[in-house]
Amino acid sequence: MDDLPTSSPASHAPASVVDVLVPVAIDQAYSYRVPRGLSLKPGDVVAVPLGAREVLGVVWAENPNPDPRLHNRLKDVAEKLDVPPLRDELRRMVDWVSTYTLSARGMVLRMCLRMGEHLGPERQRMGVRLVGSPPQRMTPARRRLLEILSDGLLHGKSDVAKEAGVSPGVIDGLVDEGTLQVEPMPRENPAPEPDPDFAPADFSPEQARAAETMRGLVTAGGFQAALIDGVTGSGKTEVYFEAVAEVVRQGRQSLILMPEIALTGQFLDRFAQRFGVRPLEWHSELTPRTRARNWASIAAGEARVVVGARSSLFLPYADLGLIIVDEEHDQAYKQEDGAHYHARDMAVVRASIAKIPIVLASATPSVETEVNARKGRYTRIPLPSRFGGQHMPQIEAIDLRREPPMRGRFISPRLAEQIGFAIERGEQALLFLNRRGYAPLTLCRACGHRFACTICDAWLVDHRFRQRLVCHHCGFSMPRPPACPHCGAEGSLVAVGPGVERLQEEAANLFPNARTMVLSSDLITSIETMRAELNEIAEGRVDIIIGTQLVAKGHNFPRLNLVGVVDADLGLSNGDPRAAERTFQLLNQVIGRAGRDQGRGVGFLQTHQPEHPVMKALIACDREAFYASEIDIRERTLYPPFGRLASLIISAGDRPTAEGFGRQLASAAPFDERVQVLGPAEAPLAVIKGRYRFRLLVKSVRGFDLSNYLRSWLAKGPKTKGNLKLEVDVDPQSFL
DNA sequence: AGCACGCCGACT
DNA sequence: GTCGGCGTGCTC
Repeated sequence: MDDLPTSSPASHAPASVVDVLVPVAIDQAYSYRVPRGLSLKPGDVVAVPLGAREVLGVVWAENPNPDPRLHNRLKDVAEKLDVPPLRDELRRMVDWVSTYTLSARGMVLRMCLRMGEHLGPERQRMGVRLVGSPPQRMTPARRRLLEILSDGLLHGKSDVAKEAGVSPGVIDGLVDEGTLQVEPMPRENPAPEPDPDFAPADFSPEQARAAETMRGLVTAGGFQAALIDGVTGSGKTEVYFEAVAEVVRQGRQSLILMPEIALTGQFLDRFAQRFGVRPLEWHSELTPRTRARNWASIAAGEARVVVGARSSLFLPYADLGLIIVDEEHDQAYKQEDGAHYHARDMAVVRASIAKIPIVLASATPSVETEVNARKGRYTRIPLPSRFGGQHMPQIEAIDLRREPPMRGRFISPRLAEQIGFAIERGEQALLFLNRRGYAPLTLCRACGHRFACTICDAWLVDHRFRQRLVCHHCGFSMPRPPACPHCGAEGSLVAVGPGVERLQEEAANLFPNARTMVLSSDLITSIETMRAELNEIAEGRVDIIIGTQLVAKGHNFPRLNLVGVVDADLGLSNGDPRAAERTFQLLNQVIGRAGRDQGRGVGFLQTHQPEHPVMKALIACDREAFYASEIDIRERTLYPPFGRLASLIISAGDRPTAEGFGRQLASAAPFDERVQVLGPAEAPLAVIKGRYRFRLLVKSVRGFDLSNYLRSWLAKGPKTKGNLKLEVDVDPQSFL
C-alpha cells in the first residue's frame, strides 16, 4: 500500500468500495466508494456519478482491494434506489449474454433497467362522484355527464369527461355547484391476478394429452426445453396456457415472448378469456409512466404473467417460473441493431440459469429447434390436427410460365377467378406480397435511367400513397418528379414490378365493388390504429386484404378462406443460406390464415418454379420433406446447427478504408484448424447511408467457443479508428 | 471573433 | 451511450 493513512489516530477503516456496472457501452464495472451509513450488496440498484451526469447502475460486486491507481479518484455512490435488487440469476444472464455476443456488458445491463426516470410515487388520479342535487341550469353537456354519473359510483375525471364528450370545465362547474364531488381514485392494480381456473379450455383428447405434458413440465420444475409443434389453428396457445395456469397456481411468474407485440391484440383477448384478466404487456410503445409501473410490478412479483417482445427477456422478474417463446422461428427475435442477440436462444439461456422450463411453440420450427427436437434435447409435443377437426388449406401452385397474368398485371386469371368466387360467397380473400409501396423500381422509358438512392446501394421504391420515392434502407425520400432528371423527357417514367399498393389498384380494377384494404408496416401509425384495422377485417368489413408479412402474424380472420401468394419466389433468390427456410415458414404461416374457422381454406402460390423443394413441400403439405432436404443441406455444408457462424461487418465512409481494414483484420485472425475466415467480401448491400460495407464470415465446427476466439482475435487485431466501424454478430440470421 | 458541427476519447 | 474538448469552416 502506498499512501494510505497509517498513523493518524483518527483514521477509521477505509471506506468500503463496490464495483458498479453502469448502463453505457463499457465492459468493466467501475469502482465507487460507499458513503457512511449506506450498506450495499451485489444486485442493489444505485445512482452514481459518471462524468458530468448521474446514471443508474447496479452493484456487481464488493471490492475489498480497489485498484490503488484509482483510490483518490473514486467517487461516492449517490444513492441506493428503493427497488428490489437484481437477482443473481439476472446478473449472471447479463454476464453470459455479453460474453457470448461480444457486446459491452453495460449495454446488456441497460436492457434490464429500461424503466425510465419515472420511478417514484404515482401521480394521484382524481375521480368524481354524484353527491348533490341537479344544478339550477341544465345544459345538454351537463345532462350527458349526469346521465353517466347517475350510478353514484366514482368515475375517473378525464375518463368520464371523454365518455360524455364534454370538456373538464363542465365537471368543474358542477363541482362548484355542489352537484359533484372530487375524490382521489384508489390506485388501480396494474397487474390483476390471473385466475388459473377462470375458463378452462375444452380440449380434444390429443390436446388434453399435450396439456397434461405441459403441466407436468411445470410440476417437475428445473430446466427443461419443450417444443410444441402444431399447425396454425391446432390450439398451441390454449395448450401452453395450461403450463401458465400451473405456474400461476404455484404463485410464480410466467413470461410469454412474442415476435411482434404490436400484433397481439387478439392474443390479449384470448388470454383474458382463459384467465379473466389481461396479462401485463412489455414493448417499445409503452409510455414512460406505464413502463416504470410495469417494471416495478414485475420486479415486485405482482405481475404474474408478462407478454412481451424480445426485450422483456431482460426484465428483473422476482420469481420467474416459466418462459414461453411463441412463433419461435420468427426472425423478429433476432435483434440486429446495438446488441446483436437472438431472443429465442437467450431465452433458453435464461431458463437454464434460472433452472425453469421453457416452451418453444411453432408450426414451422426453425431448423435449429427441429434438430434439437430430433436429437431429443427438446421434448417434442406434437399437435397434429386443427382444432375441431378442421383441415389445413388445400394448396395449389399457379405456374406463372404457363398461366401468366396480363401485361402489367400481377394477378393471374385463375387466381382472379377464385377471388371472384370467394367474394360471391361472402368470404374474404387475402393477397400476400412481401413488398411495401407501389413499385420497387421506377425507370425512364426514354433513356433507361433508374431511380436509385444517392447514399445507399438500392433502388427507390415508389410509394403512391405518400406520393414519394423512398429508400427502404435509409429513409431518404423525394417527390416523384414530373420529368426524367437524366434526359428531361416528360411522362416517360414507368413503375416496374408490384408492391402492395399497386396490387390494391389491380384488385380494385378487377373487383370494383369489393372493399379492399392494404396492411403494410409503413401505413401503420400506431399499435392502436393497427389493432383497429385488424378488428375491422375480423368483423368482415373488408373483402380483399392486401398485405405484407404483417398479415402472416398472429391474427385470425374468421371469414378468410382464400390466400393468394402473388410472388412465392420473392424470398428465394437473395443468396441467403436461410432463404429456403424463411420462405417455407412465411408462406406456410400466411396460407395457414385461410379457413381457420370454417376449415375449407385454399391457398394459391403464384410461382415460376413449382418444382422447387419449398413449393413442393408446401403443395404436398409435406413438412417432413422440407426439413429432410434442408437438414441434409446444412449438414453437408456445415451451416448451423451443424457448424457455427459469426459475421464481422466493417463499414467506413469510403470503400478503400473499409476494404483495407477488412484485409488487415482477416490477416490478424489466429490460426485454428477448426475455424475458417472468409472474406472480406463486399456486403450484399454494399452501401447503406453512404457507408461502404465489407463482411468477414467466420465459420467454425460445432461446439467451438466462437465468442472466445473472436475476443482474442479482436484484442490483438487492428483497432478501429476514425469513422471505421466494426460490428460483430455471433450466430447471424441474415446476410443482408 | 463567434459559433455550429463533427470527430474522438473518457467515463471509477 | 453521452458528454466535453477541440478542430474545421462558415458567417444575415
